[in-house]
Amino acid sequence: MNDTRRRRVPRPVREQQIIDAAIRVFAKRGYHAASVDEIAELAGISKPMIYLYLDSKEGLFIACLRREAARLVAAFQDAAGHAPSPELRLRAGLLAFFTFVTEHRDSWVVLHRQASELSPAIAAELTQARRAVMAEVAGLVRVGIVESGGPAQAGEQDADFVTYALVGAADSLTDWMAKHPDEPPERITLRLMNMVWVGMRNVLGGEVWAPAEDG
Amino acid sequence: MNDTRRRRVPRPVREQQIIDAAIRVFAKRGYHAASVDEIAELAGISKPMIYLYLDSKEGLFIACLRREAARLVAAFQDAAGHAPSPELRLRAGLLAFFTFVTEHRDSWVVLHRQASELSPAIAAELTQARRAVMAEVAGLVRVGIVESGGPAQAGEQDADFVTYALVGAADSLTDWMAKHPDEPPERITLRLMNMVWVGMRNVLGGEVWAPAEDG
DNA sequence: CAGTAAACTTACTGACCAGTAAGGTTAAGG
DNA sequence: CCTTAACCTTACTGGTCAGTAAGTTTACTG
Repeated sequence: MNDTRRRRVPRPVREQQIIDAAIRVFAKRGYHAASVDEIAELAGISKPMIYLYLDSKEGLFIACLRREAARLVAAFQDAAGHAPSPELRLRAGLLAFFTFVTEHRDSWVVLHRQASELSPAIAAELTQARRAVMAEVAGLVRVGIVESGGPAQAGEQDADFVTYALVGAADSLTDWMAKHPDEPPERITLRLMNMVWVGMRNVLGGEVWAPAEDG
Repeated sequence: MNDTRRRRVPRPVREQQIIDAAIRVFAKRGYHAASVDEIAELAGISKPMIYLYLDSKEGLFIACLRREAARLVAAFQDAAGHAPSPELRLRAGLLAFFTFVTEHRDSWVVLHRQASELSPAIAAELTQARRAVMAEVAGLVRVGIVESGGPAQAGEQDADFVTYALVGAADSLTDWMAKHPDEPPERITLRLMNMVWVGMRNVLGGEVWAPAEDG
């Protein structure tokens, strides 16, 4: 039992431990219902340390957001960066996303829109993180549209629309994953690509869904 | 000025006024940050009335949830109930949804997943409402799959998947709407149908998106 | 083995807020 | 007009919790 119960840990390490604990508590209770005391206890530390290192409850939450958002965006970019075509990049990015959510469920819960009841500073942080992801996706979609023969300039608004739909779908499929724990991220990714990419190509290619007026 | 500042309003009317005010405050602040005092003030009434009529803060929130969820589900069902084909029913339902969100933005914000930090009773209520909508959509999707020539039994899990993706997309497009206030619900509905329904048909019809290995 | 700075603690306070006790006021029916 | 019940209020309490003051302990450094 050398340093398993190590007291007196250097600041950078403690900060990460505090953030680890905070993510678990914020995920479980939500921002307002979470108490700093509970986070301190889970981190195995006393409350003033949190205020010394992270300033305030809001500062602590922002630190959680920043760290996990950076991790998620990095996972997406690393995965998407190396594939040769936009389709494959999107596939790789989505796979990285679903894998991240599987492996860091609490982080995802914290990132996943608690925005409504938060202070402007926090809301801005969340918006920032979401925008980064959306921009990434939108870029791929836009290129995909152009390469699929879509109009280069009309793609602007259309790409944005598709991106919102796609991100929202991925978002929601997160819940579907929880109901089907044995379904691997790969299969989910493939299914979603099937739905969205094929549909998108058809839409941009002019194959329009018509109301098919009854008669 | 007959009864514009009517005092002494009968209970059922007051209850609705209280719920109206509560929805606005809950939407603005979120459940925990909202104070009953503020709701009471906005409703033009004193706090004990809320406790007399709605029992508790939680009871008040549940009342909001129930009323607005019922309205949303009703709008969806009324719209979807009369069209002849599943495609048209889904189209009508989505249109009703986007219209509802446009016209009752606060209600939508309240319904729109604050579930994480809520008591079990409230979370159950929200889950209930969401399940009702999902079941409605899933039914349409399932019929649509079968009518599009998909496998009758394999449709079970697939329909669920498509439903999650579709609901999530609609959900997220809600934010897109906020960025494009001049875009009418009709166009949004059409675009989404284009993306999802066409894509879904292709998936079920065996037209699979292939990774298209590079070379 | 000092001296010192970083790491850490106990024990508080002040504000906010859900919920309530105790009673005041007006409409509606006799 | 008088009763009664529905409607409504002022003024409080008790608990929770973010944030802090003041001091203690351990590890590193010369």
